[in-house]
Amino acid sequence: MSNNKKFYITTAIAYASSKPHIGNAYDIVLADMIARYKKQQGFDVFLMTGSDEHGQKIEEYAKKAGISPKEYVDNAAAVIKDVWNSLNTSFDKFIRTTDADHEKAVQKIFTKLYEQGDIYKGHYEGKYCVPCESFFTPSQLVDGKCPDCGREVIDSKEEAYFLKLSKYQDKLLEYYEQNPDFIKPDSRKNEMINNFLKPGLSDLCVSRSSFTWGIPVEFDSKHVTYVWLDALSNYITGIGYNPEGSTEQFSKLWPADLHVIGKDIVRFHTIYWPIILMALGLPLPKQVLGHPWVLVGEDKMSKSKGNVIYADELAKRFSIDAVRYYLLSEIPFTQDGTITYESFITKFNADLANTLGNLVNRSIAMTNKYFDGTVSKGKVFDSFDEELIAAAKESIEKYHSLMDIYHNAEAVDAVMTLAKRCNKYIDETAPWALAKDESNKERLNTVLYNLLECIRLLSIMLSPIMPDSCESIKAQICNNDTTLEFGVTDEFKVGAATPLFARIDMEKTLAEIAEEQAKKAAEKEKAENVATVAQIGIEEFMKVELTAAKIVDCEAVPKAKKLLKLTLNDGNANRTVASGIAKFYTPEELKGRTVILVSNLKPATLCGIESQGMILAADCGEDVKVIFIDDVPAGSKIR
RNA sequence: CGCGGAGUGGAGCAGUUGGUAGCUCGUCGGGCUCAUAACCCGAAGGUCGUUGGUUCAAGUCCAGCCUCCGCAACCA
Repeated sequence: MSNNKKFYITTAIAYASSKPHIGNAYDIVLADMIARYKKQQGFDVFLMTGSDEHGQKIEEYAKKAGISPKEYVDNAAAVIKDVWNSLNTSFDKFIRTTDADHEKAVQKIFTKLYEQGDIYKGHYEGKYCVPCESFFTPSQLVDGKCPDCGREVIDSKEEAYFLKLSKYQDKLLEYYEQNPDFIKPDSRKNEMINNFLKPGLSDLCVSRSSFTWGIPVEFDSKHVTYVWLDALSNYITGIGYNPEGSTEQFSKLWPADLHVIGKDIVRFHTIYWPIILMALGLPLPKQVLGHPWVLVGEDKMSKSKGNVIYADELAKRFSIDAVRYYLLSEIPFTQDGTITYESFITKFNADLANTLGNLVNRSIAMTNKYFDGTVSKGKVFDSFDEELIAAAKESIEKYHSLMDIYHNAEAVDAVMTLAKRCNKYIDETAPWALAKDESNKERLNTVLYNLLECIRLLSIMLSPIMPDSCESIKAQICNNDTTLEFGVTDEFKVGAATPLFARIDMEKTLAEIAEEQAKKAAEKEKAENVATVAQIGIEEFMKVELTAAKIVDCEAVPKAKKLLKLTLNDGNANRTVASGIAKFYTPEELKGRTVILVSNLKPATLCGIESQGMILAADCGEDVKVIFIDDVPAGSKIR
């Protein structure tokens, strides 16, 4: 094959539990952009992504859905792949942790580490509450009793396998020092060192026996491999690693040049993963890039908040490249970025439609209008040209230096600066004025040539970000030369000018989206009412004892953001109830008021307070409203 | 005193080793007509969270404080 230098890049594998939202998709889009850029640089690139398909959660989801875990993940993996494809990502391999060769390799890895003493059999030791089926650490216990139900706990042990992390701690720190670029951005590296390495690592539990949907431990069938050993290994098993003999592909590609991951899993990739590799005697990845999150407005995306934006749906509405462009130009390098429909449309109109699209369109239109589509390398220069060419040079230089360190948003900015400079150049040279006098023909030719040459450069630089649109630009200017240097083209023979990005009508589109969302929400509610919420009989309901209770005292719980400690009089006695309404009410507002108390709820401990019941409140979107019944005497039963 | 991140013109962000505060969107005024009601120019708008300190000089370093956001704990 080629003699080019290889570049092996991976994304985090997506958990196969639900459809990935745009934040999850950022990972693959970013990695795809880097892959395309590296390809352009002449690297032999291999991009791997995939899905993480084991674990208790998936076992539970499958059970709920009434299908086997395998069926469940088959569906989920297909959905993930579809979303990735809908974003035009060019991955070379999609690994699934349920792939037979992955499972086999993980088993061998586990066995190897066990045999050489890096994994040992130990046990989870702790206090166990039998009815709750849960382990607790001594610090979690309340008065020596189960924090959940208040019952007695017993000493118990559960067998488990552990990976010796402490053994490799110093070696890992050394690696950090010798490879200062191992973790990017730097702030995350400091976090790792200060929070985890310096205090000392405790050994990592790498097996579970409480569920079965996982890769069985070869020599001990009661246990399955726990998530990190299984999931992280994908980076090597996916290219053919096996302790008993790896493929040629593996020796060619490993170590990975870059792991692209979200900031939330930096710890696993920069501590656990390197240690696993050291234990296996393999070289460590060259770099880990922990990118920030994409937030919707101010919030983290979550289904329960109902603010999820899906990348594929966005792409369907606005085009793939619009989504890619937004993600790659708007999300900062170190801080979380935000997405809203408003900001999306604004960015699209300003950058893509107005600045870039219109530039291409007007330049080609003029070339057709004044020269029947053909212009040749310029001869008549003036200072405007020099400035333009200097701007092009600067743009290319900045582009490279920024893309090389994955500061893509700033790189895009450097490119768009050139596009703006071109628009200014049109204004400076006023081709329409030149066209009025035949004697300016040579000059006009030069102006248009300069513009088209810059557009050619723009299309090359932007192609890792917007592959399709850049192909379209290249097709319109009928030029495929990828030399990133001004002036290499001798002649342009352009085609017809067709708009690249149609402007979006903000108001109209937002209204459409709002309407669709309302419709969806209504449907969802309907479905939930009918299907999801199980009906209960009157006898079930009558088990719940509701009592009017007066709030005699109320105070905030220190250390807890959401909790208020209420002292309630239920007609007979006072009791303490903790309620998660601190964000919505101040203690003063509540004192003296009467509320509905669930009086026969079994006590629970929250932040060290024993809560003897709960009070009723309504969820009103983001807001919570406690139900007040001030004219009912305390102690009255409610039914 | 659990750990960490952030506070820069109306909004979103840049500000590398300290040396006259920038960019995009928005607003206002002007220009142009090749083009997707696009493009170009100009203007208004910031005591860079707050208080002290180091320095000839601090958004940039140090300390305290305030506010927001993650994680941990927690919505009975």
